[in-house]
Amino acid sequence: MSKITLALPDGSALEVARGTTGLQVAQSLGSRLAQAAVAVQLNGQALDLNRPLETGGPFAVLTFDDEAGREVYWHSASHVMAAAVLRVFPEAKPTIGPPISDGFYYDFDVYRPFSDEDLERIQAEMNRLIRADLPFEREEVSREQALEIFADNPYKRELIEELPEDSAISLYRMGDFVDLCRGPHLPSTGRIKAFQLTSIAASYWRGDENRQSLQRIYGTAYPEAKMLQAHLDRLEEAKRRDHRRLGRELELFLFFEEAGAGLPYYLPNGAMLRQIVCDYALQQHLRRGYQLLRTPHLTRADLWETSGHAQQGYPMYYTDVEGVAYGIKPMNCPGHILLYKSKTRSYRDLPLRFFELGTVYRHERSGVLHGLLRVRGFTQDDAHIFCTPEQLTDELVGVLAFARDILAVFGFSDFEIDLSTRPEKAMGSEEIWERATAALRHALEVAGLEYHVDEGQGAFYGPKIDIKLRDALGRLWQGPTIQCDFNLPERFDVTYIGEDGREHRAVMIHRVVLAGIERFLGVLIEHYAGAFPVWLAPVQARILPITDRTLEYGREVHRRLREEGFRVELDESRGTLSAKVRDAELLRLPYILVVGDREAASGAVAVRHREQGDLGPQPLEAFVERLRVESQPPQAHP
RNA sequence: GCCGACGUAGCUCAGUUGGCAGAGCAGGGCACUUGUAAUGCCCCGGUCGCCCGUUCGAAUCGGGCCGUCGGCUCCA
Repeated sequence: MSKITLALPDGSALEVARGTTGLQVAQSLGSRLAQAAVAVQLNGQALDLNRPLETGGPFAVLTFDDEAGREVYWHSASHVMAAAVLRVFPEAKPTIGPPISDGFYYDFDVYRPFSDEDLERIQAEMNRLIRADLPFEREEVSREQALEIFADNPYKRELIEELPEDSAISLYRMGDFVDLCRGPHLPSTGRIKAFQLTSIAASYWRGDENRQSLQRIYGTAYPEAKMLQAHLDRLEEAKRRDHRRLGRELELFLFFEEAGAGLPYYLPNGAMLRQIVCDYALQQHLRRGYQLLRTPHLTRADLWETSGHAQQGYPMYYTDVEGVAYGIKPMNCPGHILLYKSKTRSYRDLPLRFFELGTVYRHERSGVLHGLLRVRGFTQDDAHIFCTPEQLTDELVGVLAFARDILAVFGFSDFEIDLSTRPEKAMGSEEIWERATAALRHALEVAGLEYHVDEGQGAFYGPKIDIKLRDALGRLWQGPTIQCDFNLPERFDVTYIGEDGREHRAVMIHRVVLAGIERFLGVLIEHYAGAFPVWLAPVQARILPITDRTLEYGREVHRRLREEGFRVELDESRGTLSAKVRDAELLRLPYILVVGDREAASGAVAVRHREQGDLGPQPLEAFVERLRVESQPPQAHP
């Protein structure tokens, strides 16, 4: 019998007989590992546990702790769900059902939308399938056989027809359910210990809105009930800190049906928070050599012809002014370009960094609006850097460092970075794109940042770097975007006079750090769950006089703190101290200052800290000092 | 924009075999003058999202629109 050699993750080598199954190898490595195993990986390819190993190579046992292992687990769960759906809706046509970041879904073509009651019936069927502990069985068939098996499912047939001519087509059978599937799968349905169908939604076949509308069911599954519970708790926590809910509870912002969708109105607390963020952003930009600009919201529509936005069908708003077409700006770039071009620029002037807290409006489709995270009117901390081609890389490196520093100040230090390359609908030559992409790549490498290449996802005018922020709950949010642009400088004829006395084409970088201020606030609210650090808190302290006797002293404290520039409130309401403390706690204020007869007599305040609770009385001036220190933003490394 | 669900007081939500619209919290008044997460009593508050239709009669049934939510798609 011939042998094969497996290279294990710990660096050791294991020799086994050819045809040994992955499960047997796992058992030889340890019974606990074998129990936890969901599949194995050989030469980078995931295989069923009962699949005989035919070749040697790098080998690993996959468990639920591995991303690839979770995918196998969730993919199997999606098959179980599809099987259950077919039992409840025999005429439903399954399409695709992949694992996703925290579970799985399956899309069906079905004659009517699923309801919540359907979900319960499907879950009950799933439980039956799991209790029956049905094995997943792999078989390989010819294209003709596959087309025959899925004769009544045009979706599967479409997928089969797209598979390469010579490839073996694999099917997985589980009870009387057969699905076209590359695999691998769990050995049997009984391995799914805890699952939950989480929601019903609509989708389109292949994500194309012109094709068949499908019904999607989302679910998740875990090998232990307590892991499922932890996941459901996370969802609950996410709901609890949803910025739309906190926006109302903390009186930050509102939307009005009568005023229009996607247009936020800020209440005093929200407007203050927004201002603090904007002031900080401006100050940081000035420190890094940016110059402040201001451009109008409305411009002649011609400008958007020159920029190419109009031809691209960019979703902007147009209006008519005395017979002349105007557009509300969806971007700040053309305005910055006009100001750049307002005089002849020398190479000595470059790089020129123009910054604006620029408010833009875009006609986002009604279905995509989402609280502050997706709105129709928003303000960007937008800047355009005009530089020479030689300066490009240094500027990009500087922007990356800037972004990282600023985000750290707001409590974000975990990122995922995408480099997006040329999309199909692109302007400019391949060569120009190549150059820009190479510069971004180089900047990322110089900055020592890990990134992932997102082919074809660039803007129509240039490639870009997208930085996604991971928040306190581990969720990712769109953050800074850095775009290289060789196209607008051409279209607007943006030049500088070089050392040689001749005119040269300038290079342009578009970049936002906080990106949309609205979106950033939404993310910030969820990240901090509304409990903002002192430097950001719209109200830093609330003063609670215990009785009318100390109201006047409370006013004195209020006046004193306000004079120092602190954001403080005085609670003049009547009622018990407990009730006032509760009101203030619900607003997640960093400090509550209780003033009663004892404090009034000694010029003190009794300090209650949001996290640490009652800190006892201290002299007012001591508290002023404390607040002065804590009101400073954390230091960014300049 | 598309698919589905939803829209009742400022907020959270009850309320239909079609027959005068409810609660808690919030708000106002009064009493209480209180030491760290809800003092008590009383009161105010609703074109039941908007428009059209069906009906003797519509919060309830039908249609259209607006908005919100979950997705698709898109995106800062």
